[in-house]
Amino acid sequence: MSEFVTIGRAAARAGCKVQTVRYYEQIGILPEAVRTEGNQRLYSESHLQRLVFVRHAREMGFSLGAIRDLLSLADDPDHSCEAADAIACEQLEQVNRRITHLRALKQELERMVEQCRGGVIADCRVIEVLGDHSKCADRTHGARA
Amino acid sequence: MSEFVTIGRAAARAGCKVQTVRYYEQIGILPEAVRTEGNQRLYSESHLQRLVFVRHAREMGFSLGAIRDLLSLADDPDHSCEAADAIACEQLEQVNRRITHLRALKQELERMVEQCRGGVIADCRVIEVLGDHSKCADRTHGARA
DNA sequence: CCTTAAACCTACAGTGATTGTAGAGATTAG
DNA sequence: CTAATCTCTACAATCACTGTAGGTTTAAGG
Repeated sequence: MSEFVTIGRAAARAGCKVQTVRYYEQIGILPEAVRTEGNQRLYSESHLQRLVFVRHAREMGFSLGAIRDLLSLADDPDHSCEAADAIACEQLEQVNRRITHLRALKQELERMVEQCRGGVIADCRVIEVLGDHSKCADRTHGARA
Repeated sequence: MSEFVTIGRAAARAGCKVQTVRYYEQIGILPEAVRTEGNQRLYSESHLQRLVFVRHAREMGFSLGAIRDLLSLADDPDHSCEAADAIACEQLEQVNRRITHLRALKQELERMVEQCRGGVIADCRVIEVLGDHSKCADRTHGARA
């Protein structure tokens, strides 16, 4: 009852493009797939699981490098959880940094857009603010992101 | 009092690498710079302003395409402000979308990390959650493996 | 004036993570 | 059997830089 599927179905199930799956194989993130007589790739359930893992991790923002590490950890079930935890923590911190950064941007953009209501370019806050750092909200303040 | 500066100083003032400045010239974001007898680029104050504008906009997350548009708008001071406003609004929306996305990630990562305290890979929530969509936040108010 | 170090020049390759293309062959439904 | 769809390889393109090699120019010190 080996339920092998073609690359198209595998990609569909993982929510990515066919090329992406081939790319993962190419860079060694996925092992080489079995082939049909006609040289087409076939994916087993465990292949699919690995692919889903990768896609899910990508959606969570993990880099392929981090995913590679996670996979090699996952392949050793007796290993301590510590390293996987560390990778996830690092990812979480990165996400927090990005959120902080984006919130600052959001404020600045809101200010820009708010002050630019009609008028001509010569008086445009958007252009003006972008051209002059000193017109930024409070850039010399938080200092960290 | 033509205060021309070399590319190194220009880059330093804009907070980017020398190569980046040359790259901007190459793709037409910045006009070609004047050269010394020895073929080295020199930047005037207006050049510098444009470069600072570009870098600031990049820091705000605008794509080079959007920046190109903003620049051509900025070059026409009598033009209506509308288009610049629209670009900034689109950017603001993008930032909002990203923040929303990142907040969801943050939650999921926090859950993963929280539940993975010590133990071995075989029981690791990080690995487990990444390998199984059904264990994601929105469905797992009571689920366990 | 000469030397040395730093900064600059061009041209091109590499990054990350895909995505797109061309031109062929395989598979499946009608 | 045929037509449509899918898959194959191999390679180029994307975005916004960044790095490298190998050479030239410039500023400073002796």
